[in-house]
Amino acid sequence: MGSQGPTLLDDLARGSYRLTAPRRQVAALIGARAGSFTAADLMADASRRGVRIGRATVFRALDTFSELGALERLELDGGDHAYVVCGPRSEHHHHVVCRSCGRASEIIGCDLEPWALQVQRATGYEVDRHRIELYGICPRCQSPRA
Amino acid sequence: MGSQGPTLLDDLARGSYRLTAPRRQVAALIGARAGSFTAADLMADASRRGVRIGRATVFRALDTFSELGALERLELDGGDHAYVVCGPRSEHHHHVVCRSCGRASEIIGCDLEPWALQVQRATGYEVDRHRIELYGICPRCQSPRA
DNA sequence: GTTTTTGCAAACCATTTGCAGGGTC
DNA sequence: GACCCTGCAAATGGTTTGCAAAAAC
Repeated sequence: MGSQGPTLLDDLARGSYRLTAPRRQVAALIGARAGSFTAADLMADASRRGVRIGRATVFRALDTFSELGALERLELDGGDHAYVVCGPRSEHHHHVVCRSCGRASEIIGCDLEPWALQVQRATGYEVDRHRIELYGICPRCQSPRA
Repeated sequence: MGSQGPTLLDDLARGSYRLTAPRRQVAALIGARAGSFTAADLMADASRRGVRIGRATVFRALDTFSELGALERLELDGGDHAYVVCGPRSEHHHHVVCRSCGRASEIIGCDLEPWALQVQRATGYEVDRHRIELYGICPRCQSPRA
């Protein structure tokens, strides 16, 4: 499941970012993951694999990838963050995150415009930004035989 | 605009929580606010008014009120939190927060079921929880003469 | 009188930053 | 060679916690 590794690196190249070993490692670690993950998860993965990399570097890489639109940063309840990989397309979209295994799927085509308009009419607010995060159970975790 | 003060205290009574002076103060501080606010905001208000109250107490009160459904806790981008007052009714709802003045309005009747079903059909996820926060500009901040 | 709360200060902990050395283009 | 990145360690800052005194019931 390391198929998005290349994508992440491509994104790096797209910007004026340097293709460094640490960034490659972070990309690889992300590619090896199935769903959403935290910075701490990556640090754990790294040390488990014997990959030496600085905490700050991981945070900076995550930040960079997010800026490039390759990752989306979710706000966890506790106040810390999780990340999910976004597909190559940078259209507006949201994610469903599995509360059981952490896997995530993209939801393309956020058909929320009508709803936003309705809200706009009801409240008078000019709605221009929204945060939508869906949580549930993924198909894999629903079936008894995972 | 202190009309929800009583509501907050009522909520306290509803649970098995004690009606203490500090909690009353927090309720009053909240009631005196127009929109969303942070724990730091309340601390500032308190010291401005010469009300002595411990930081921890404010956080604990905010937490208590949130548990009672009297407040909703929003996840700010930075990782810290803001709170908005919820009406007496505890129906499912969301908020629109003004990015300019912080005021917030409730959106009752989250008509998201059809959308959730659509997502469910498309991804296979059994969606059972969602976080929706809308941001925009409130009517008051839209008009030139505030 | 028992149980809950408060307040203070210290602890937490994810995230950020300063800075010198090293890698990339 | 110039500029970007890394890594370490120290700093940050919102939030939480331990604990003894004080208040509520």
